[in-house]
Formats: sequence, structure tokens, C-alpha cells
Amino acid sequence: MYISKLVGERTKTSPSDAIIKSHALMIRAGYMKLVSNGIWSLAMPAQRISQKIENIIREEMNAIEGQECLFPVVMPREMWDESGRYSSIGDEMVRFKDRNGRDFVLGMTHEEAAVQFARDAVNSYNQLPFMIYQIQTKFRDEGRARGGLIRVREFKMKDAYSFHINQEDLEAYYYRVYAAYERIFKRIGMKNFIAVTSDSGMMGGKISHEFMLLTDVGEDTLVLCPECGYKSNMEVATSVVENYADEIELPMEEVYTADAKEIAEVTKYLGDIPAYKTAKAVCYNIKGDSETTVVCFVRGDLEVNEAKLKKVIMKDVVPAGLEGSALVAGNIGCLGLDKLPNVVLVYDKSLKGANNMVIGANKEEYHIKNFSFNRDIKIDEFYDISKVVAGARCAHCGKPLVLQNGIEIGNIFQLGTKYTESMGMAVLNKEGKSVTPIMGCYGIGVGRAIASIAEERSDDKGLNWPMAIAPWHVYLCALRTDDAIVREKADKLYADLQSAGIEVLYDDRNVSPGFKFNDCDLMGIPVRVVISPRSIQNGIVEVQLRDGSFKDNLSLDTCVEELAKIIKDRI
RNA sequence: CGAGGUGUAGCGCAGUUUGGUAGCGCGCUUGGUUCGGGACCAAGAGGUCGUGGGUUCAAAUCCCGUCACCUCGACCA
Repeated sequence: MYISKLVGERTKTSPSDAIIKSHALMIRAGYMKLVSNGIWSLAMPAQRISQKIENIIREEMNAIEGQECLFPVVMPREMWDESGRYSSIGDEMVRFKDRNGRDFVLGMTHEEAAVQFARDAVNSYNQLPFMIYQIQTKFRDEGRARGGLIRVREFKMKDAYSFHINQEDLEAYYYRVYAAYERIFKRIGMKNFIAVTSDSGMMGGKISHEFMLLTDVGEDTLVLCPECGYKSNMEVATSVVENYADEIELPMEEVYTADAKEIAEVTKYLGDIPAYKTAKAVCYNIKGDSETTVVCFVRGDLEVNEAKLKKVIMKDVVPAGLEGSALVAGNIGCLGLDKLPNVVLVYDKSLKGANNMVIGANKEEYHIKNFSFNRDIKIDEFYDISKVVAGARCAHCGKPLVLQNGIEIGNIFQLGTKYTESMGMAVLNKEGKSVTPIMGCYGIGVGRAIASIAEERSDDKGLNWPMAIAPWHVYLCALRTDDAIVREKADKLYADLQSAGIEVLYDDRNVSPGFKFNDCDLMGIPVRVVISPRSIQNGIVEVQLRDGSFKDNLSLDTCVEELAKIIKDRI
């Protein structure tokens, strides 16, 4: 490729709205252009990176007997009614009508399509297990896209669906996919990634993992145990909850607390008592039911984990507005609340056995002191609905946990029979009885992988692609292209490199050296080869790797072979 | 969806307070001189000032509406 013909503007200045490194650099290097919020056009170099990542994914999926298919982007409503998701999914799914007024959706995931595709073709346990996958565009109408390709509305995704006769078979295959994912992320040059246990959300199913790139710009919070290797998404993370019960239980009393509402205000008003000697109430409404208020009590030093709460009450929640309810915001306590209509109470396990606690008095300007969760109230069950905090003890080994941010780059789910059952897929087993296959599903976002690698490997000069996914292997930097000899030798080298299977971006422009070097660094091409009047005179080319791992002069006559080796070694 | 911010040439920005010929830097075109980490000179091209309405002799600038984008938060299969 001649850089003089490459479409995509490289700029010296960063776009003012790009906050994170990968976003800013990919725009500066001319890799992509914004079309609409969360919707991008990719230029040739970015598309080439995407294709290389896709091919690596393809190889690894094929290696575990995946069958590449292609499901439609546009699907009729009926298919999604079968699974129930036409109504259960919110505004993230785009719905529209065709010219006849028939309802359609844009695919944001393809469980329905996979089951619809497979259910008639597969009739016998003999045909199981199998895995079908595709690499295709998804559309999710995110409330808020951000960070360039990190979080978008339209994106290319590899999504795979496996079908099994029983749970054991699913689990065995699940761990083969797990291993394939580790190979994929390694091969595309991702360095600091881990797999964490995760919330399967509304996908259904039990066991799931998310592959996470550890980075500060990540949107997910991960809970990690450096000691025993426990790794979990905050959504499902657990820890040991310390018991701060005092030996002597003091008599309960009501105290005046003026306008102290938040825990910090209350503890300060009462003479800097520790936050863990208070219980706070956090209120939610059930989604679609503004009548019912879910009041959660957690220890004052902890926060409610909404993902855990949703599992406990088996319903979706939204933060509650308390106007018009009988609850006194800032002074809510657990005494007498069970008498209120339309209130669901959930107690966190951090309060089990706690005593001498401060709780709200359910009236303005008052709290209750020395409340005992043993003595003063009868609670049937305490649930785990609190967020793990940094330094909390690991539930497995007791050592302190650490929190870290991560970007989700892939996920694997054991789905169970949610879709096969609702959509009526069945096969005959050995005994001739009809059984419902068990599913797994497995996703990798290609664009997010690109952004993640850019984020992890770039420096202040620009991007820095791993050889395996670089848009081109070599940046052929010809200095003084107005010199006929340079032009001739460089043209020949360009042809020779290509004949040797090396992908070359040829900087044939007659601009100053610094201009070329900067573009090379900015675009992140791994190998820079400089040919100039000076180098030709010495019979050499100057070779330098973007990652600093190699820098030398090679003979002009034999450099093609040596470069081929350097590149091969690094793929 | 809540809060804040920004829309002026391909990119980065000034001009808006106090209404009066549409500006700067980079990039682009042509010619010339240069050439090892973003060279220089000269001459050019390129803008419905996001958009609709209003006020005014006159609007990028003032008023009302609206749209888009960005940031933080909420949401997120």
C-alpha cells in the first residue's frame, strides 16, 4: 500500500473530545471516523487489524470444532416472542416495522437465531454436541457510548452457541472454549488479561466467566485475591464480613440528631462513632412497579450491590424516589417498617448479630441508638447484598482482597435450557426419549479488542501494534523520493518484500524525514525500514522495531530474508 | 433519563461580554528553495458560523425553540 494513496487523515493534534488514549490515537492516526454517537467508520488500517483478529478467532473456533455460520442482522419479532425477550429487553434493542407494518428487531445477540437455525436440523443426540458461531455486526442502543471503540452501539462480535445432551458435556466443552479464549487473547497480543467469575444477568444460566483486560480505563470493577487467585466481577463478588458485635448490649434509646441524614453526618453528630456501628437504608423501586419500595439495610460502612439485590428479590430495581411514601429519607430504620404496606425489606448479612447500632427512628431529626439485631427485631433471613470493599478478607483464604478496573473483552456463559426450552428444541436421547439440549454461549467483541490492545500498548508517540494483528508488518520509509536512485531501489525493495509475503506500507511521499518517522510511530507499524541516499551508498537499509526490541542495519541485498524471519518470529 | 459543557474550513481553535466586510495555526493546491525526528518563501482553494424562528437598517454575536456531540452519573444480555 502506498501511503500517498491511503485514505484517512493523520493529525498532529488530538481531537478535543477524546479522553482515553486509544480513542485519541486511533483518530489521530486516521484509523477511524465518527459517524454518529457510538457508530464508527473504520479506515483500511483498522479494518485490516479487525480482519486479522477475526481470522485468529476463526482459527481457534474451528480448532474446537466450531462451524462458522451467518445469522441475520434483522429478525422478525415472532422469534423473539418465543424466547420472551421481545418484551423483557428494554430500549437497548432497536425495534422497527417493515413496509407492511410487521415488527422486526436489529440483532443485539443471536441465541434466538441460533436455536431457530438448529432446532429443525438436529433431531438426535448423535448430532450433539456441536457449536455454531458467526462474526457479525451487532447493534445495541446503548444509553451512552464512550471511549472510542471501547463502548459503542454498533460493533462486530464473534458469538458462538454450543448445544449439549447433558450438563457434564456442556461443562467439558465450556472449559475447551475457556482455553481457546486464552489462546486467542494471547495470540492477538493482549498482555494483562484475566478471567473472572461473573453475573450471568438476564442471559439465564449459572456459571459464567468474563475475560477482562486490567486497565484503569475499564468500566468494570474486579475483586481479586492476590493470595489464592480468587477473581470475580464486583457484581457477584463475595468476601468475609467482619462481625463487630459488642459483648455488652446497651439499652436502646432514641436520640436527637437534627438534620444529620447521611451516614457521615450522623456518625459525626454522635461524636465520630465508627460507620460500622450504624445501619443504613437504601431504597429502590421494582422496575415497572413504582408502588412497591424495596428497603435494603446494610451496615453504614458498606454499599448495596444492586446486581446481588436483583438476584435476591428476583426482580429488576431502579433507585427509588421517596416522595409520597411513608418513609423518611435519611431517618429510615428497621423498627416498625414491616407494618407498612408495599414495602419489601431486605437485610444484609453484615447486620447479622450486630448490636449497639445506630439506625433511623423513622421520623425527622431522630435516630435510635444501641439497636440490637438479635434483641430488638426478628429477622427471618439475612442476605448477601453488599458490595465488597478493598481490603475485605477473601472468603476462600481470608487474605485481603484488592479492587481493580477492567474492560470486558470476552465472555462465556453456561446458558442451560432457557432458549432451547422456550423455543421448543428437542432431540431424542439413547433411550428414544425427547430431551431438551443444554446450551452455552461465548462472545468476543472485535472492536473492543482493538481498542483494548491500543490502550495497553500505545505510548506518547502513538500506537504500537503486535506483529500478529498489525495492519502492515513493515513501514518502508524512503527518504528523498525525488532522487531517481532512491526511488528505483525503494520500488524494488517494496516489490521484493511483498513477494516474500511481507505486508508493506510504502511511504513514497517526498516529505521531510521527521514527518515520515512521526507518521510511522503514530500508526504503530511494528517494523520501520529506512532507505535513503546514505543507506544506499553503504549498501544497507536501517531497520528498527516500534517496540524497541531490535535496531540494526541490514544489507540491502539480503534484508528481505532477514526481515521475513524477524516478522515470523514475532507473530 | 439526570447534571454540566461544546457546536465557526478536513483537524485544533479565536471572535460572542459591548451586533457592523469570516479570522488564526496545522493540513490541502501551484511554483521555487530545502531534506535524517513534523523545513522555508510566494501565490491560492476551502466556511449555509449545527439548525428553525424572532428582534434589528444590520446577527456567529441578542431572544425563543430544536438537533447533534462530549464529560460525569443512571442504565447496559
